[in-house]
Amino acid sequence: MEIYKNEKRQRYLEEHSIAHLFSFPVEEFIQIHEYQRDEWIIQEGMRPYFLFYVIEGKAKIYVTHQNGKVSLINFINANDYIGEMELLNDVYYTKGIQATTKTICFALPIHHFRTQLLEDAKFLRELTKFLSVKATLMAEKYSQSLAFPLENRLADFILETADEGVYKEKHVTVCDYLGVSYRHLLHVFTHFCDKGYLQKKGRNYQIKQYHSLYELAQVLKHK
Amino acid sequence: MEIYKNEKRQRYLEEHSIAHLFSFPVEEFIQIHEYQRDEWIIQEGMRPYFLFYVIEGKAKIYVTHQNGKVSLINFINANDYIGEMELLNDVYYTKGIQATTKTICFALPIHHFRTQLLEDAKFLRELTKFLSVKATLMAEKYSQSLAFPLENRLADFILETADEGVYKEKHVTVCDYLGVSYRHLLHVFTHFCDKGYLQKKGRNYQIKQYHSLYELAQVLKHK
DNA sequence: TTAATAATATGAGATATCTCATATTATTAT
DNA sequence: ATAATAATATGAGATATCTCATATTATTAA
Repeated sequence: MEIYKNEKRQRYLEEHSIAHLFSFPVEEFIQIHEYQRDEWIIQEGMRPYFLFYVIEGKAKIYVTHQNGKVSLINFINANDYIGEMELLNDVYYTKGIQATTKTICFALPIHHFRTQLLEDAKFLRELTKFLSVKATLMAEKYSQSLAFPLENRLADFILETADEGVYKEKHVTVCDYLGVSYRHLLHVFTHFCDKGYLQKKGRNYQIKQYHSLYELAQVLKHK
Repeated sequence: MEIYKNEKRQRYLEEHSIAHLFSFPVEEFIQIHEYQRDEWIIQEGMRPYFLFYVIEGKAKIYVTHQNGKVSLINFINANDYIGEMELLNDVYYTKGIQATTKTICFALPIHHFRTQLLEDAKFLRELTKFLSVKATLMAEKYSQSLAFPLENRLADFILETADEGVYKEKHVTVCDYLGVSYRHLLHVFTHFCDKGYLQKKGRNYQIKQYHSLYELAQVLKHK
């Protein structure tokens, strides 16, 4: 992890205005952290010292269960908060956050600002919206995971993440995300290829029948 | 649905102070609604006119999927908000909310207060905490549902809801909540009885081996 | 460059869970 | 009180998903 100083720090502060996030001056105390790919921004089970706001990059939220299974709970992108649960709740089991790509965040020391933040309507309004979206997405994913087999959820995921008609995600990540075994994920990929929905290109998959995948994914959506 | 007026309304306002929820006077505009058991407080797909705050009773959040499956997403209890998603988000698929018991709520007309509420730090702070807990619970349920079979999740649910050692929930509700078929739920109940963890008493189940259920449930929890 | 590690791949057999059919028993409405 | 509806109950067979074993191929570190 690298902390930006001086000109570099200044440049980021200027280029990514945070005026819409806080109604009191925080610039002086804000740090700018850069995490490398695969580096842990927060370690599972350890309370973070900072409230983060992601300005560049992608990360993943992980939790490890007692039986050793690992769930990839969600992806984090630019303009997401990290560590807000620990800011708000005194008791909270901290989940692990790992950078997927190089990730740059604003980092605000919690102990120094907690009281002020909890009285700042501007900050709270943004955070509330963020949390409401987060809670909604979680509820949606939850109910979908219970109501539909992998076939539908994978079709949706392929369409969401494909880049110019080509799906390139890593299987190991995706089976943690969709909560199925590696073996079963591969079964369904094979099935999609057999049906002609996808065609394997090395380690990637080319979408051949967009509409078939779309139909499978559509079943997840509301009326 | 009944709207309390005059003395009855006044009594509820006095007995359930809302001073900690808002920093501006709302009493004049607050309605008090009483819903009967099984009545819909919000209908799925229809935007509500009110932000509700539950003061008595219990309710359930439902969503219906395209394939006809119904998910019971969560339970709502006293001191929970209802309709906060619609207050915060312009586009939102409204889930259905049904009273499980007689339920009494404060009801604040959204259109009249939206702007003020979104600038009220006291209100936002409470709501933020509520949402953070909600998002956390959803994430937890989600990851658990993917990582563990019904056996573990049911053991946890039995211990959570049993009343003096007796489990009394309705199977039809529980299979929507735990996201499994009625048939499978019954299989696992039979299994628990065969193992001697539970004993059937009419339509209820008496817990016979608390520690066995506890062990199964414990697997869900973090280290 | 080589060894170690991570990711992909596939088979075989087990288990968790679902669908559908059909009864029986409560509960609710007429 | 009777009929209609909701909830409980159980069997049989199908399918979705898991575990484990074992290879092969990339990627990373020594």
